[in-house]
Amino acid sequence: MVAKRVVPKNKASVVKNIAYEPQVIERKWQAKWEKDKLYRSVIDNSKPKHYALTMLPYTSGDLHFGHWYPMAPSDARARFKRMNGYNVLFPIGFDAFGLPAENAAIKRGIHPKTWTYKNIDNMRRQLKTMGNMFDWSREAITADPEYYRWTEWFFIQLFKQGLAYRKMSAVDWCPSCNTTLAREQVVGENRVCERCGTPVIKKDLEQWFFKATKYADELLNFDEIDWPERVKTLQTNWIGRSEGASVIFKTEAGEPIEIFTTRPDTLWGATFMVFAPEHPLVDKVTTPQQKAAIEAYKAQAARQSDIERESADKEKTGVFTGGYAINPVNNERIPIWIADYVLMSYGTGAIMAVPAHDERDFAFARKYNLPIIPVIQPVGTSHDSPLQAAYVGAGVMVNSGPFNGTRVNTEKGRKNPGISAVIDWLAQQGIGKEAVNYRYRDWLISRQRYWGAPIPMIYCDKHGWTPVPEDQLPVLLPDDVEWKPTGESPLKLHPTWKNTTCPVCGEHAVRETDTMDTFMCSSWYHLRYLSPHYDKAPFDPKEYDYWMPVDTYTGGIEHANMHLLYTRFFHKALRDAGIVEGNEPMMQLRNQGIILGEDNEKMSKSRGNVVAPDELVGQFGADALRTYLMFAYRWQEGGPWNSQGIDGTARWLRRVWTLFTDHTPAGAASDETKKNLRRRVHQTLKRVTRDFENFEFNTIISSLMELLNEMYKAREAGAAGSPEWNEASEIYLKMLAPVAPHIAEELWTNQLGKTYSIHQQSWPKVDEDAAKEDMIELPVQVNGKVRDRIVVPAEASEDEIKSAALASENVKKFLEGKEPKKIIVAQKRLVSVVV
RNA sequence: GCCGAAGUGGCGGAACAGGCAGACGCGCACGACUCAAAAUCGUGUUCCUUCGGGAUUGAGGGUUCGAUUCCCUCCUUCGGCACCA
Repeated sequence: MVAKRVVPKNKASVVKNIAYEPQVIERKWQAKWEKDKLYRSVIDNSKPKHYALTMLPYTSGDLHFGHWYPMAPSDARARFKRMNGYNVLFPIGFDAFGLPAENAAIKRGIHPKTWTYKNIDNMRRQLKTMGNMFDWSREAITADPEYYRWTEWFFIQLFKQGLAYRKMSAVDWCPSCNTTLAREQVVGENRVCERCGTPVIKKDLEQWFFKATKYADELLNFDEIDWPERVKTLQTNWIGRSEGASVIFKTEAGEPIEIFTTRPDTLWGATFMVFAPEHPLVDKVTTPQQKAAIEAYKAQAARQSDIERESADKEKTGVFTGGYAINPVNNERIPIWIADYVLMSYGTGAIMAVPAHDERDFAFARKYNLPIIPVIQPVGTSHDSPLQAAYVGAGVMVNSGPFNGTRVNTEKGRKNPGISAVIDWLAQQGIGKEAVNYRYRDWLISRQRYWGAPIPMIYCDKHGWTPVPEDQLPVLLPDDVEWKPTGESPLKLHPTWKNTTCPVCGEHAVRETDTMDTFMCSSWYHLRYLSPHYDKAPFDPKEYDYWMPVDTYTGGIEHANMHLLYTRFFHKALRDAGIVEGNEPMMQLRNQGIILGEDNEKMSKSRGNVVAPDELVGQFGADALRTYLMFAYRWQEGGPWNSQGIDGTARWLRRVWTLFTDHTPAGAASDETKKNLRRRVHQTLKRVTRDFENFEFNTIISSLMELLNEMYKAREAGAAGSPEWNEASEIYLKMLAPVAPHIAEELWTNQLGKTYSIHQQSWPKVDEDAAKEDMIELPVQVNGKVRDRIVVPAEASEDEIKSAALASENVKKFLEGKEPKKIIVAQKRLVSVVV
């Protein structure tokens, strides 16, 4: 039908057939917006602010779907917020330090700085093709000295707060990246490097740590932030808080040993102790007779990889030390063993073993013939037959001195009456106290690499570690460095760089040659965006006061236990140092899913299933790609790419173009047609507004597609040229503007002839009256099956609806003459007749 | 093993107070236009059917006049943690 309208072969039809050439209009508007500084965000106290942040890209050199998918919809929402009266800040920058730059240097002899900044130039160009409302004047690059000067400064502030310290310990080491890693950066059951996938090994090294565990409890509190449950769960599990008691056991060798247990109620059943093989007390408690066996076991445990050691189904092994401890609750003499199922890295590295009520201890006791004494008896049982398995359920305490008869349930910590009572008693007796243990570890920050922010510390033989004086920051990375994958920091091999003087005594001293984990750089980038060139502090307080905190943060969930946890810790540490305010940096978080290849596998060059956004932009335009990414998936889920799917949104945008460029003469539509059009427009506006708030981009696009179809029909019915038509056109383009900013601007400014720019217009207001239906169609069910539909006025009473329903021929037929028992009119949405 | 998320046509998905299952789009089929193709436009498209209707939201059960939606049991997929004392 529409085609017919275009058919008349007069001159008008030639004029109206302007081709939609996205590449032309997109470039044109991007240039104009930039020239007009349309997206420059300036403090304006007359408006509410909205800080929309999307995770900054790493400078890999090429912009892929992993960037487009989170960024384009985030941009649409930022634009929506802006049209809704907010002064919006939507900044961008580059996470520019890191290993790939150094690898490029090793492999191809390109300086990491050259490689990185060349990549940034390309990515900046690619980012601009997206048409986002980024405020480029606030661009921050973490590898710029004016940026990392403050990364170093923050390190010093944390050091001054007692939150940065050095410790010798067995740390995770990636043999491919040749550096240590934080615990979070070792992933999966094979314990591989998060960056390169190589299995990590343990090394005993002295490294810098941040005391993140100080904030463990606070990090478990999400009351102030609107973050997805998934992320909160991941972080909660990662921190791994467990409640119980710490108890001190004396050893016959003299040194007391503290253990942590979540089951103090089973203390009377502790029949032996187990130390981790690496435990420092092992040598003290070992008797001369057992020494050889113990040494052999220790050596074997040290040889084994963590994966071998930590696999749960492995049969438990251990060796008796010959030494004994005294169970403080009943003064029983219990043997001390070592076994590799006890880990030095959790708790105190030693446990009390209660074989009757712990599966691991049970297996161990069985194997080595150690006594098993039940101290929790299931209620209603009394038999004394030997346990066939550890009993971990509820019951009554037995063989437990003063606590015999005390009830124990399956709750943890203080919620369990048995545990609670024993904790109080231990404290009273002075042999133990309530304790909380975490799986969470302090953040290992040292990296044995060149391309990172130097750790601004100086070591002097006399004065130990001292921070570089703040007026000497930044400690600049030297350019003339040799990159060799030696496992030593390249800065260490530099002939002169590390030599300096001690800030305390002025004598010769050396710089720290390790650099910082790049997650340190990204822990505060949202603050640097506020004033990227400010040189008196990491950020301009005026900008901070206006823009912070981040209102909406978007990015991938893969960083739940890394960046998203680090940045929360960092904020709290800065708060305690008096640098920032509030308890949380980012108030609302939303995670997008992942776009997979067409084969439903992760996109990767080796699989050959990579789709390049650049090519799609060349073929369909940025608007079509943006809208397809919003339309095709639940944004928070993602899914496989479908190369034909983008035709759908490209077609839709062409139809939009056709409708707005085809100057149909005014017709004589009926009042009803016009009223219906207006109703659909306002109903759509209502839905689109709601969906923008909720990050439901797919239904925004489908609503706009539906409305376009309605507009085509209304035009056929002669609505063009009417006030209702003009209102529909305006509202349509305004709703389109956030999702497809270029075509909306072109049609608004050059076709409708409205005031430039559409992106500075206000979001339209819903006219609730116009959105209301006059007549409503209700399905009528008889015994739960839809048998007919009736049309009644929207304001019809329940009784009127009931009689209309019963009057229906089809309903009568299915009633088969029987009297209805009940007629339910449900919220004016459905009539249910029950026989 | 523990914790979390999710299962709806050939495909992506919609249904936002428990109330018409399958909106919107992809694909497909047929038709119009064309010498032809592309583009565009139109019609149809969950399955079965004796054309009355029946079945159907991973499976089974429950609550309800009514369940994709709430409850219970189970299955599958994905993600995280995992000898954590």
